[in-house]
Amino acid sequence: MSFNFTEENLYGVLRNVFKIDEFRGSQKDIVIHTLRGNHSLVLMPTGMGKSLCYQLPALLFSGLTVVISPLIALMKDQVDSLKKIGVDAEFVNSTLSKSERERRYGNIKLGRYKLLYVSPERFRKKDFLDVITRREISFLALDEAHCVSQWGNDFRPDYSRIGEFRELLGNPVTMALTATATPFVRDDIIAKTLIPPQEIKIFNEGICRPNLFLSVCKVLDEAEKFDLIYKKLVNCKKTAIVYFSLIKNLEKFASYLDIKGLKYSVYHGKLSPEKKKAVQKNFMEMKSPLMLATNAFGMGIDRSDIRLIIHGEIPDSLESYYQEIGRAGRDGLPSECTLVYLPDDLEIQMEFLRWKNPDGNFIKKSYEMLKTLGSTVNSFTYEELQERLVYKKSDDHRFQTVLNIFDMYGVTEGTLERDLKIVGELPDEILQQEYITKKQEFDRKRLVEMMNYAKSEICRRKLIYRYFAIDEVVCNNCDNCRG
DNA sequence: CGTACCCGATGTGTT
Repeated sequence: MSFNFTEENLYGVLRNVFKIDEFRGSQKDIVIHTLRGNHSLVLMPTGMGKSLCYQLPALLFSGLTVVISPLIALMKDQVDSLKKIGVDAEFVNSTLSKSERERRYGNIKLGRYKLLYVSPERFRKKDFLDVITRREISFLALDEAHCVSQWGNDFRPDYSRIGEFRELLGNPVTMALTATATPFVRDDIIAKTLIPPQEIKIFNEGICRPNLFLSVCKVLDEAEKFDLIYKKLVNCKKTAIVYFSLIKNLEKFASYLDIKGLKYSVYHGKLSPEKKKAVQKNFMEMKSPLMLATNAFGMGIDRSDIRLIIHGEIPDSLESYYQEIGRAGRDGLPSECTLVYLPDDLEIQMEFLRWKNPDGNFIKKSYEMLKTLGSTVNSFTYEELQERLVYKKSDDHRFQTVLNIFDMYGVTEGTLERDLKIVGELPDEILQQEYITKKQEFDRKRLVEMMNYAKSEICRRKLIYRYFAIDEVVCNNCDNCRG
């Protein structure tokens, strides 16, 4: 669906609503492309005005714009800032009471809202589908689109169903937006929208970050690791994040800092929503904060003066790594990103890899168990069922992966401990060793790329740029280039 | 392992 608009319309909205005089970069091209009824994938670094690319067209389209967003906190931030400039935007998510939720559904039915923010999981709700399918949907924005590829495979299966949801909305004009996407992730995002690739234009604003100094420090044991990180933190004295893969190790390092008498904050997914909110707010406002975090800490952090990002453990891929260090130095000033590499840590990642990829026998065993239990399955907890399958109850999360696979392939419906039931046969595809090894190989390759980065004696930036298919190779800002 | 959504139960840490 196309829309008649003029330059005056564009600049009118830009100035009157957003209070901005001029477009930046390719914002204007993207907006016009969209208003002419075309699909796009927008790759743009955070802080370059990505949101405007979909928010402006949303105001000019006649119907409703649905924005799919991964986090409740992000929905709230966006809606708050839109409301502040007088835009009729709203979200629906699990933070609402039943009555408030129904009130908003009522408003949708009445034709209110220009933008509506929801998570992909919202499309599972019949009440939501009832009201949303009756509205004219002009436009679909897929924010943080890398989540489709990153989380859609087993962690948040509904992210794999974006294409279906788009069809339910009547195949509206669509824009996917993200800051980090390798060529593979781009293809994956496009594939999952179910839009023919030739109909999607990619706007690549580049993700070069020449101001980040990249380095790797190899250590031989944990004591050396902690001492080294501590030394760097003391020298830095500015805003810094230290990432860990395991909450357990994060806490260990926290105790070490207690002894040293260095103050810090902690952020990971096991904290209560209230706590998370408080910690994040504190980080945004404090003058010189130090954050110890897992990968839960990242999206929605818009501090531009983060000067140091240290990885205390090796991430699972170069992709995760680049995404996490991308939070440093958004103001363009020199900032440092150090990977502290302990060869033993690689074993931890290898173990995770095994859990992420259960073999055919395990999948079959899980299916048989669910079938045998029948309707009584929901009287058991996840842990109890897991225990039946793995004998060694702790530290084996293959069953969770299997449940997600079942859900994705329509083998089961509903949720465990509530209304889980088998509704289909076990497709051969997921049992075939070929499929399983292919996925495992894929994950292993990612880890190897990360390892190569850690061990490399050639330019670090070159390796990353090659991975993301970025052309520029000028560096002179990594440990290997500086010698 | 670590990443989050959902919702209605019950009880708890916050505004």
